[in-house]
Order: sequence, then structure tokens, then C-alpha cells
Amino acid sequence: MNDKPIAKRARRSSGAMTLSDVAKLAGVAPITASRAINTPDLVSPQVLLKVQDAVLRTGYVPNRMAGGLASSRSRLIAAVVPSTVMSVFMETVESLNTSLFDAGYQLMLGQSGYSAAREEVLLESIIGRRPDGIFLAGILQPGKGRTRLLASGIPIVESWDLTPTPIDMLIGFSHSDIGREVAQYFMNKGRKRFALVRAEDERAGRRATAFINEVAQRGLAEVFVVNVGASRSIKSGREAMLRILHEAPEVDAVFCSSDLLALGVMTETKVQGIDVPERMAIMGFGDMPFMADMVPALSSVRINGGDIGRQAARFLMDRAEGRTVEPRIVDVGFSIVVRDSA
Amino acid sequence: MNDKPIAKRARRSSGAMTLSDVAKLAGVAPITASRAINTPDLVSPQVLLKVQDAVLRTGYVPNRMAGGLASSRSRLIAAVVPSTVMSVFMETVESLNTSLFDAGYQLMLGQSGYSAAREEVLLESIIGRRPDGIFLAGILQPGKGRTRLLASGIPIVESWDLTPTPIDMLIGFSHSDIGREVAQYFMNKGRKRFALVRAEDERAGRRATAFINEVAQRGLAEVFVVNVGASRSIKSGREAMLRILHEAPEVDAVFCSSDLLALGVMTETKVQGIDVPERMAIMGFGDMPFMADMVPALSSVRINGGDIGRQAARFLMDRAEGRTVEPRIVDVGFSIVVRDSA
DNA sequence: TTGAAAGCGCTAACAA
DNA sequence: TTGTTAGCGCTTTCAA
Repeated sequence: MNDKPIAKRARRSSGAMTLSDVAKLAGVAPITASRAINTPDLVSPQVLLKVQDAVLRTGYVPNRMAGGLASSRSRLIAAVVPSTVMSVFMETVESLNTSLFDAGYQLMLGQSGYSAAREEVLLESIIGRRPDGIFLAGILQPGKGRTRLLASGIPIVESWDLTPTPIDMLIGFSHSDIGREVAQYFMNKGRKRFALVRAEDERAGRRATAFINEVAQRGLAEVFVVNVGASRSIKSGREAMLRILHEAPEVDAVFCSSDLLALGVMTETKVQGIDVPERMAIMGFGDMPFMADMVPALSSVRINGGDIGRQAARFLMDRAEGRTVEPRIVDVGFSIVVRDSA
Repeated sequence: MNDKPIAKRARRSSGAMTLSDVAKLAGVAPITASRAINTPDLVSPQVLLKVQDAVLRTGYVPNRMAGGLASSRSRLIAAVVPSTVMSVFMETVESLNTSLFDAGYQLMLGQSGYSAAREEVLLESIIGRRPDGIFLAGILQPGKGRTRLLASGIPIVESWDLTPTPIDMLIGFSHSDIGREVAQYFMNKGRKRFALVRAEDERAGRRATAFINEVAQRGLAEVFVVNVGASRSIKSGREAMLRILHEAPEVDAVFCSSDLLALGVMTETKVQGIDVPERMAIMGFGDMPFMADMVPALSSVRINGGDIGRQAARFLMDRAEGRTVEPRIVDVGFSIVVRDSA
């Protein structure tokens, strides 16, 4: 359907309506049409009407690439997440997207896919779009990507963790605190022998370490750890539970690094006829929306992902619009949601 | 110092490195630097080296807004989905994103949030970015949005459904066929009395209607329908099962409009001590990644979402790069994945 | 193989 | 309140 321009002279217009077309139709200068559209208060009512009419009649949609180039403001925000399917970050992305959209910004989504090399290419291609801000699910480790980001001067929100040295802004929580508090919770409930089912993930590692240390401090037996690698599935959780049952049968409480793993652990206890929580307490991480409705309902560590997204949107837009942001580091905390399983 | 009589205006450069900076450093014209970066084959090896060196030394990242404006090619693809959390579309978005990224495109993500008004604003703001293509999760109903999209001339892929009149390209499957085949499957297994647990959703409606018609054609008792409205949760599924048990206790097979609903239905059967599948067969829709690992494993209708994303990416890029796409309508079909629950 | 010129469509800066 | 002018940073066109 798209016909190529068969012009002899070098016309390379895209063919879409432009601001000049609208201005001509309204009988004003392009800049006046621009004002009528973007800052209607600065324009007389008559002109406003004429321009609005012209916009309607032409079906004009402003070209934001041109606008962005001229104003150095793209009204684009980029978000980088490891994955988008069944990911604990999507609640944050959704609320970020909604907040942004309501304020006239758009969201570009990048997947780093848990690969550092890919992340670096991604970051470069994001910078190329000159977004007004970048949201990172996680903290960027020192390296080329971090250096480039720093050099770009683009407002950045890192998240989902705490560090004294963020690139720019940070909205997160302490993984060590989580590990410690879950261990305390279990011990206060009288649990004696613990297992950890965790994915190969740096943050999960810190929760695990804090959990293990806390248990050690109270002089209880060593924590039995199952590392399921990259596979965060229910299936891995089931296999992990099987290993626990065989290799550390006296375990009476399991802390999992994700809800899906916890669901797998719980599924396997059911299959093996083990009572939850009487014989085995189970705690997940992430509190996916439906964990409350499982039977037994899964206890989990809840992160308010929606809140992180909203705050990130505000930070980023504040900075994009020249306002200063204080504080630059926000700890949103977490909560242990106690349900049937623990 | 300034010997020119005419005062210079304030610069409004963004401050970032530009192609001219690189060109100057390399001792060539900007256009030559551009060629060295974008079409290295058209440039002599010596020039290539000098430019690459200059890029490295300046940390230059091309401004894609400027490039897009000049070339009318944004290398941006937009995707519109109703929701991003626990959504059956995310597998498609993820594969779309990956395919696109590997070919040098980027993805903008829009959420329509099941609201037509919001969708229209979204579509307009998407068009403003002049993306090289748009992916729609679903089929766009006639209206202002559809008209605008048609007028924009942007390549479009609609999906997840079939229609003889797509805006442009279409990758989908038949919801009626699904309803019919699931009914047949149940009946062939000797089931006699059916229930439908469905969300308020047009496509779920068509699956339901086809299911009901097929059952009626075989002269079996009327299908008991529970419409859970907008709430696609496990909780709704549990409540629906409760209603079925009270109001239509002879039901021996349930077809749900989503896996989450099916999971809820299955959870409630367990609570009520009802044998699955002996006494009650359950079939979901969507085949979420972990349904296979539940106990009992949930039977479901599987859509190859990854394939839809990959094909959509190819279609969109083909069109963006001036190739013609045939066929414009692709039926990717579906499969009934038989596991324990049915 | 390289370059000069002329925009792409818009807005910042300045002027009236 | 409205308009003129000059770019934003890049690529297309045309020419050498």
C-alpha cells in the first residue's frame, strides 16, 4: 500500500502531515501552531480555535523525534529488566509505565536476559535514543556500561537493592535484612533445622548468607542449601524438596529465593504427604499475586513493586524537568506476609 | 575578541558528542564518518580505522532521534498489550523484543489496560514516535484508533485472533475452534455435564459460545456458565467452583478461560475433596509455564506465544525494510495439552 | 571513495 | 501575542 515517492527532485518528506501544514491551514506561523498545541495559554483564543480545527481536519500527529531533537527532551524513559515473563519486576514496570504515560512520557523496555554482554549493548542502544531517564531493575556493577551511563548524564534510578554508591538515584531494600528477619521469624516459631532453596543470583545469595549467619549465631545446626542454578521453576522447587527430604530429613523450615520455587517445594510436600506447616514451614520471596489463594496459602516476603515504580517515575520526571530530587536513596523496605505455609 | 558585528545566538546543543566531533577528530567530513559507522563497506580501510578510533576516544553514541528524523526510519517497534503482569501475552512480547533487538530495533511498550479510551490516547502517542511497526495483542475494533492507524501507513501486526479484515497483517488462531475442540475432547472422554468458568472478555466469549454450541449439537444438557467478570484470579476460580458444586453438582468437566482460573478451580476441588480428573475434569487456557508441574498437572490449551512474537518481528522488519510480506494472515493454531487434570 | 549542500520536522532564542 | 531565524544531529541527494 505504501507508494514510494517517484519525484525527480530530492523530496524526502515522510508524507505525513507536519506542523507547517497545520499552520498554513490555520493561517499562522508554524511556531504559533506549535504554541497552540503545546502551550495553549500563550496563544489567543481565536488562534487556538483555528489551530485546533486545523489539527482535527488534517489528522496531524506531532513528530516526537523532531520535537525531541529540537528540544533535547525525548519524553522517553527506558526500563531494563532481566526478563518479562513471570518476573517479579513486572509489577514495577507496570506501575512505572502507568505513571509515566499519565504524565505524557513513554516507556522503552529492554531485556538484559541475565547476560552482562547483552546488557552492555542494550545500554548503548538505549543511550542512543537519548531517553530522559533510565530505570534499572537492580544495581549496575562497575564496568563499561556503568561508566557510559555515568558519562551520558541521563537521570538513572537503580532499584531492588541498597548500596551507598548508586550511579544516581536508588529505590531499594536490604536483602541481608530479609535473610536475617526470615531466619529470626522461623526461629521464634520454634523451628530448629533449616534449608535454603535458592537460584544462582547475587541478591538471593546475600539473603542466603544473612539467613545462614543468623542461624549460626543462635548456635543451631548448619543450614542445608540447595542451589537450583538459573532454573527458577516449580519443577526445580520440587526436585529441591526431594533432595532435602533425602539428604536432610530433619529440616523443618525452608526459605526459597522465589515464590515459584516455594510453590514447587510446597507441591512436593503435598505429594510426599508432609504436613505444611506442622512438619514443614515454607517461605517464598516476591509474593506473587496469587500466592494468597493457594492451599495452603503461601507465606512470602512482600516487596511493594508498585510503589517502587511510582517513586521511580516521580524521581525520573522530576529530574527530567529540572527539579532536584531529595533524598536520592530510598529504602522501601519489605514485609513478611504470614499465611498458612509458615 | 569578537570581530563579527552580528552577535552569536546562544547554542542549544545537548552537550553530548556528535558525529561532527568524531569527524573532526578523524579528519574527515561528517558524512564520511557516518558511512564509516553505518556502512563500513563503502569506506576505505584507513578512513574506517581513523573513525573507529575517534569513536572510541570520544565515547560517541549516535543520536537516533536525529538519525530517525533524517532517514524517516526510527528503528523502533511499538507493542500494545492490555497488561504486563501475569499476562499470557508476555511470552510473545519477550520473543518479539529479543528478535527485534538482535536486528537492531528497539521496543516501546504500551499498556491499554482494557480501556478503549486509554487505548486511543496510547495509539496516538505511539504514532507520534513514528515507529517502523506496531504490534497489537489482539484485533483493533473499528473506531478512531483503527482509522488513525490505517491512515498512518505504519506496518501493523494484529494478533491472537482471526479476522478476514485485519488492518494490515495478522498472526492468530481461531477461538471458536478452540471452544469446539475442547468440547469434543471432553465428550470423547465420556464427560456428560459441563461448566464454563470465564472472564468478561470478547475472545473468551467466542470460545464459550463455540463450546456451548458443540455440546448442544450432541444433545447434552445445557452448559453451566460462571462469568467472573474482570477478575482473572485464582480466587475467582475457587469461588466459581464453589458455585458449580452448589448449583450444578452433576457437572463433571470444567473449561476455564485462563490457567489462573483453572488453578483456582483445581485448588477448590482439592479443598472439597473432589477427585481430579476422575470426578471432575479441568482444562485451562494459555498453558502458563508452570502448569505442567502442578499436582495434578493442569491440562490446558497451548498457544505458541513465542512463535507469534518471532513471526511478528519478521513481518514488521520485512515491511520496515521495504520487503513485501506474504501471506499477510497466518493461523498459528493451538494445541490441547493433555495432562493429569483432564 | 569522498564531500558539499540541503533538508527531516520541530522548538529555543530573540525581536517586534 | 505573534513571528523570524537558526539550529537540534543526522542522512539523502547530487557531484566530484
